[in-house]
Amino acid sequence: MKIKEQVELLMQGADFGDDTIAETMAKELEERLIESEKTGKPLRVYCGYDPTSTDLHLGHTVTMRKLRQFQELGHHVIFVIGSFTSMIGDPSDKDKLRPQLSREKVMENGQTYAQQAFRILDASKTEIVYNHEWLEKLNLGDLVELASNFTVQQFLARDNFHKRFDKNEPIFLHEFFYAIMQGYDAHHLKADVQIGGSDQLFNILTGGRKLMTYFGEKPNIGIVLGILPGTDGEVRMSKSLGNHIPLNSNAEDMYGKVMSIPDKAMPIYAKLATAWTPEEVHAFENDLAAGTLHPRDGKMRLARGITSVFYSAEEAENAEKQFVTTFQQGNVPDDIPEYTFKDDEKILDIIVGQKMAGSRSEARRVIDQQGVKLNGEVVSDLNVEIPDDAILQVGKRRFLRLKKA
RNA sequence: GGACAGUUACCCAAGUGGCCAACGGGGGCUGACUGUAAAUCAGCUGGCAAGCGCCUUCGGAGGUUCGAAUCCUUCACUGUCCA
Repeated sequence: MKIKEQVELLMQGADFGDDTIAETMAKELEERLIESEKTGKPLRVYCGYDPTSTDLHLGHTVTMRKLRQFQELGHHVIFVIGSFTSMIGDPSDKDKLRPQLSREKVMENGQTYAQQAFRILDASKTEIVYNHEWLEKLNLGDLVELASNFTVQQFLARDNFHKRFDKNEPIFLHEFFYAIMQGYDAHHLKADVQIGGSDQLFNILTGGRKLMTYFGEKPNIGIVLGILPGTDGEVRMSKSLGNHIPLNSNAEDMYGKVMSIPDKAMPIYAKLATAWTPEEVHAFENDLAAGTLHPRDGKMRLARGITSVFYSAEEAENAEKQFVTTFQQGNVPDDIPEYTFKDDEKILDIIVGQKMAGSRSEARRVIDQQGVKLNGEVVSDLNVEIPDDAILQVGKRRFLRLKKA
């Protein structure tokens, strides 16, 4: 692949919020790629993760995909687990402090984090490091020295601090350290490239580049990626907002969840969550805009593309088939759980007992709303005779095969 | 250390003695429609019995009252400010 093409691929999905920075970064990246090719020395590329959760979702994988691209181009990838920094809590994009985690919890989370990351990254080519190993050793004198590179104004210029300052909300001193520590990571790792979400712009540019310059090193190149919106298509994907697509969902679920995103979110998903090349992404966007690609078909292609990042092509194809039968044609899916009911069990008992509804009241409500079907017939009588070998359907997606004991 | 504000259902938020299982919004669920689980529209959204009804919930614990989420006491927590 030509260097120009590499730059385009690696910058795909980047969002600096400022064209000048984007150009500078692309230019520096190009220079460094040329240099790397000449010297035969792979670039050192890193991204830090604060393992505050253990349940990763699609949004977490955006930076991992980027690392993977570097890996495929033969560069050295360093997966930094913020075992120290996450105990501080990153103030990025938060109006409140993050809870501070214990070391044990962080180490534990870090493990599961890395494991899930290897569904995207090549484990044999990934170096995993924990930043407490070097950050813990710094003493107060070191910190003062590092801190003397920064002014309070620089921090206050940052939007998120600025807003809190204006609103009279507390900004704790230790929050300032976060960017400094992240910058020290970059210095310690001798990083050429640092990957992060757009909420990391400040940390990467102000923290990393400034400190590396201070240490007389070439400042690392930041690749700041756009934020993947959740299934609502509006705000960033997050588990607490309930708009996430978990990595540990099965292929069918993942496919279906992608299908549920609004049309307008398709391009950004294509850029950030698929393994498509820049040409493929462009073609996708253009065809959608031109109307030559039907939005539904486009979304199906997208859902398949994303699912196949985590599952085999066959599994993704199968998920698509399931989706078409169940949702587009309204048929009963192939694989449905089976339950053997006893003679004295009423329909309500089965629905609640098999967790197809949260409570008896809820089950009654769904029946009232004509949402319960037995062999395709709407159930209106709570005492219906349940035939042997029947299909019970609650709502659109809950199915159960019933057998008589 | 002091002053003030707050704590309501999954989340946000109204309610300041009875009409409160508690307005409204979000989310979720169901139905209609469609191009999909999108958008839109309609309904539902504490539990049990489904007949009136009963039980649990408004930070915790006490109290006042025929009656409290609403008043009092106390405790806990959260937030802002002052030095």
